Amino acid sequence: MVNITSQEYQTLKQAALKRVFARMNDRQREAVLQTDGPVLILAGAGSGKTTVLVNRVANLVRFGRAASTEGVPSWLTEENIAYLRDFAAGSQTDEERLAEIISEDRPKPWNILAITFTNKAAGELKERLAAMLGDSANDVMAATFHSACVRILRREIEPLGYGKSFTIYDTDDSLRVVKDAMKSLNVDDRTFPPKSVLSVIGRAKDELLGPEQLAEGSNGDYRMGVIAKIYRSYQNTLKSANAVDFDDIILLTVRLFQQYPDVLEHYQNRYKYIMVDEYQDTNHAQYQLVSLLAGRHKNLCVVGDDDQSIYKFRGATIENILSFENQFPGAKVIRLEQNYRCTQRILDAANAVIAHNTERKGKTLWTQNDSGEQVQLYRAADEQGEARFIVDTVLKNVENGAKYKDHAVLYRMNAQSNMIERAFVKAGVPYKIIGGLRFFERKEIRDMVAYLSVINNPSDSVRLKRIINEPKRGIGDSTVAAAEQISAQLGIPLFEVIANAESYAAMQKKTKPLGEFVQMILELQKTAEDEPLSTLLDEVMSRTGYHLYLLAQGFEGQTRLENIEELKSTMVKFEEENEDGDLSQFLEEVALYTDMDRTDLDDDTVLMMTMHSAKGLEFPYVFLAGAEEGIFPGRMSMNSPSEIEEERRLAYVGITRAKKRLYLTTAAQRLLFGQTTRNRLSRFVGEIPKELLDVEDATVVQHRVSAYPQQESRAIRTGGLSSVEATQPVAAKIDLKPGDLVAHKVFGEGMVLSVTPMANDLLVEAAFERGGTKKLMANFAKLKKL
DNA sequence: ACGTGTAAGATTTTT
DNA sequence: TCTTACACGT
Repeated sequence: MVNITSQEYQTLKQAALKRVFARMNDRQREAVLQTDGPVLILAGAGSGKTTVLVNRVANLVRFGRAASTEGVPSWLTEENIAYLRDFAAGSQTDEERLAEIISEDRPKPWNILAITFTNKAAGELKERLAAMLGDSANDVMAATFHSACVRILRREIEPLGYGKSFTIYDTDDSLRVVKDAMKSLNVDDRTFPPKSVLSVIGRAKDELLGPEQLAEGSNGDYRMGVIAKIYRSYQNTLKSANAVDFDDIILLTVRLFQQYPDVLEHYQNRYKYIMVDEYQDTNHAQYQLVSLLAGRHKNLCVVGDDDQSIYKFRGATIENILSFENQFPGAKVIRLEQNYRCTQRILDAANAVIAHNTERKGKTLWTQNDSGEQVQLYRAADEQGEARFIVDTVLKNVENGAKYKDHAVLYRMNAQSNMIERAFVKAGVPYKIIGGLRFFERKEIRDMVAYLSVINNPSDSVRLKRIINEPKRGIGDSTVAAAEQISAQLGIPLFEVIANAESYAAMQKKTKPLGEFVQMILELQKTAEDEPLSTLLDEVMSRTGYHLYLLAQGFEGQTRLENIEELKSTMVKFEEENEDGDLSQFLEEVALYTDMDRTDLDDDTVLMMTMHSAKGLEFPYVFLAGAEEGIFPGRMSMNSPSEIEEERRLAYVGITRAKKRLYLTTAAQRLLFGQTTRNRLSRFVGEIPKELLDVEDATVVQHRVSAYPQQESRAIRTGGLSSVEATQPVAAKIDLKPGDLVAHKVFGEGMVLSVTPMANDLLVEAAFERGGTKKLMANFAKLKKL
């Protein structure tokens, strides 16, 4: 027995650990050292939550429960205590040695599971862990929900009636299955748009509901009944194709755990410590999964920010984070409210906006950073002016020493990117667009992946149907339909039917093209066995005629060929990283691949993306384009308070991406979807205190702008159509066009900016001497042409 | 079986 | 405006 009191030892231990994690603030360190039991870390934007996560894992691996245990361990020696004193005082720094002394109940790296949503976040976590822990970091299970579950299912799925080598269908595959199901059930795809059907099915799966439960839960609602039928058929198709969709990956894992307690127990024992990132974005199924896994040891640490929950439309429920303390009694809640990212003003703006939400845990970020400059609000005449402002500002900043990559242009919808992109092209500014038509969703890429899937597994009928006549080779819809019928009747895979076309009367006429196709696939299978993946891809391109098919498409085909070259580089990279990697492994990896994983954020280019895609990123200069009612918040969300709150959270995410400078841009009129619209300034801008804003209105004659800034911002707010009366006296037509000068009794002289015919009158937008820009009905307001 | 025209429709999307 | 889906004609 050594000569030290328990309390003294405790104090020393804590002091030593404080030294090890000296770089963190108190709250962060508390989160890192809280090893036992359920923990909810409410981590505001830019509060260093990844750092916390990484250090938390490091602490577990190196010190185990040292921070939580009480009492003096029996093995402790006087020498140990002396070292501990020295370490706590700062005269010793060997953390390895410290760990040998104070560590208790150290979990093995593979006892720790860290779940993220994106591959990118998982990769980042692994990288930072490796930097901190060295090789043992490789054994920490850092994975996305989906890849973690796939790994479990590959081993355990058989009791659920699937084969271990199941395929993963993406949204496009799933949509095809839904369409097929609807066709065979004779459901009209106008009253039931396949996309929304698929989304209802997905939502049901998020709630762990099967087709029957979906039907029951809908209380005889006709539409739900129909969708439930489609769901059942959809699920049957998937199962007989031995395929799962993204939602199944989670759902089936939960089912597995619920139905096979021994399997669950195995994984509960394996993952003694579980951490979940972006917890505000989890859905019900993911919550179930996590609580099942953590059910035994209860060491569950979730990190999230209810204010950044922006994926409700994908089934994420903010409830998970709001009621964590009820679901996991005794949970420790730690708030990380110090922001290390933004300037004071930007943070003030963000706080002011999000304060308008009611459904939140409530927290206020603060920072020690400089106050920084004002948030700039720029109002352009139209979307082109908006784009020009963005480009000019980027160029100006670059002239002053900033990099292109310090800039990000964020918008609500991808459709907004077009104009801005053009302006960048025109100015020769390097830029990159993330999202939109994503790489793996491009037709040519999906076609190639489909070919590879069929080569890998000819029973993959969904992919087979995709490419059987692509490029055209004389196997039309009717032939495929006939083959499908035979396949369904005999219960054999579609590929088997066409491979034996000569044995079926209905196939007789098409034996030649079918035979050639089958022969080609068989030969490509040989190539797949003997040659590297990139060679296989080349062979597929030439043998299938796809190469020629693209060459014939001119310029468009050229870019597609380039995309396929990029797919080839992905393959080469895969083969470099996985020495014994084969085709099926490549396909598996590709199934869970996304665009973000491929984009190199290090290139010096301006980045353009939606605000959703920007979550988790940060940039010195950020533009939020289209800060207008109807765009942001989007038109679709304007009727529902809860959806407005979600939009507001998105605004919060957008604003907090900016480190140094934030620009909000709007356009007095904008061409979107082929229609010119005029939108009022976004309410979110109105929620930012005026003193934080620097307003510039380019729709008003220049010298007025600086003279009456308050008036200009009032003018912005009075814009919009709401005040225009519906019926108007029919009066003499006046003919106006943009550029004309007009006179108004109250506002004085003004210049016409735009004219829109409306209800026997003209809606005129004009910039006046007094009162700034107004929208008026020409006759009703008795405008005179000068 | 395939190409052409027209009409409708169009948030956000980590996997 | 731009894309995608289907109806029609060859």
